[in-house]
Amino acid sequence: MKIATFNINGIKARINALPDWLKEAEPDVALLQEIKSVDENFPREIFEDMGYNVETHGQKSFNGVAILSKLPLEDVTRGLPGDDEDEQARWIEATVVGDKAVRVCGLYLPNGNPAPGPKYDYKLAWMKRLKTRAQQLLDSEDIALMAGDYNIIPQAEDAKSPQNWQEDALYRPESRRAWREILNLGFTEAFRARVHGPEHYSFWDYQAGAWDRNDGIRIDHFLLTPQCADLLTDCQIDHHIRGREKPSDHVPVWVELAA
DNA sequence: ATGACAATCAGAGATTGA
Repeated sequence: MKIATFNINGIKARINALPDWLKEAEPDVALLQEIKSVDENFPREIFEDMGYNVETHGQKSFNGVAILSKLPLEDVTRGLPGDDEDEQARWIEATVVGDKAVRVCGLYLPNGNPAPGPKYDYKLAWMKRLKTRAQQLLDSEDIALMAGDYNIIPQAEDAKSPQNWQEDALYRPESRRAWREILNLGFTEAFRARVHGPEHYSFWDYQAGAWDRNDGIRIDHFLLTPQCADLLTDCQIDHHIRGREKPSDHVPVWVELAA
């Protein structure tokens, strides 16, 4: 089972690039972030015609997450538990029924800039709620993963120019500590389980020729429960997608599971 | 020091992103 995550930065803007990538990469499941669309306006027929089941959790203008799956989806839930006041669409879960059942959680973690400030407080509070849900997934002993745009640069090697990110919400010590708190509950970070060393990025800013200079950061991640990590056979970043016509500023990242 | 660049909503330019 091939499962991908892709922050598409707007479904309307990616109406060609997303189907093109799906046809090439042929993921069984695609977790999408920043669809920037309400559920009613998501062009689900395009993906249904390609054989995907479509589940969305959208909102107007900003945020929004979705799951595309060629396999049946069960028990879909929307919204990260822990704050009934939170109206930002950043979390969706479903069980993918393949040879084995895999619980997949798609997430769009808050950016948090400027830091410090209320947006940064929201980011850290959201990560605390994420930790609670993460522990539940571990306790279930299910084959499960949480994947998406974490807006976290885990280590210096995950940025071309880490010195430029010292004060940024994506790299501040409190952000990385909160990330490690979740990781250290017992998750496997799929990409680093398979690939070591610098210059592996999943985001390049549109500005200042960042892609041409390979001035990127790695902020799109997969966290696997132990039962899921047992099944991991591959994890790669489709970095070439960033060089295409009208690209997102993020590229897809995917795992292959023996499930 | 600032802006660059892109997307959205709206129908110009503010807001958001990372």
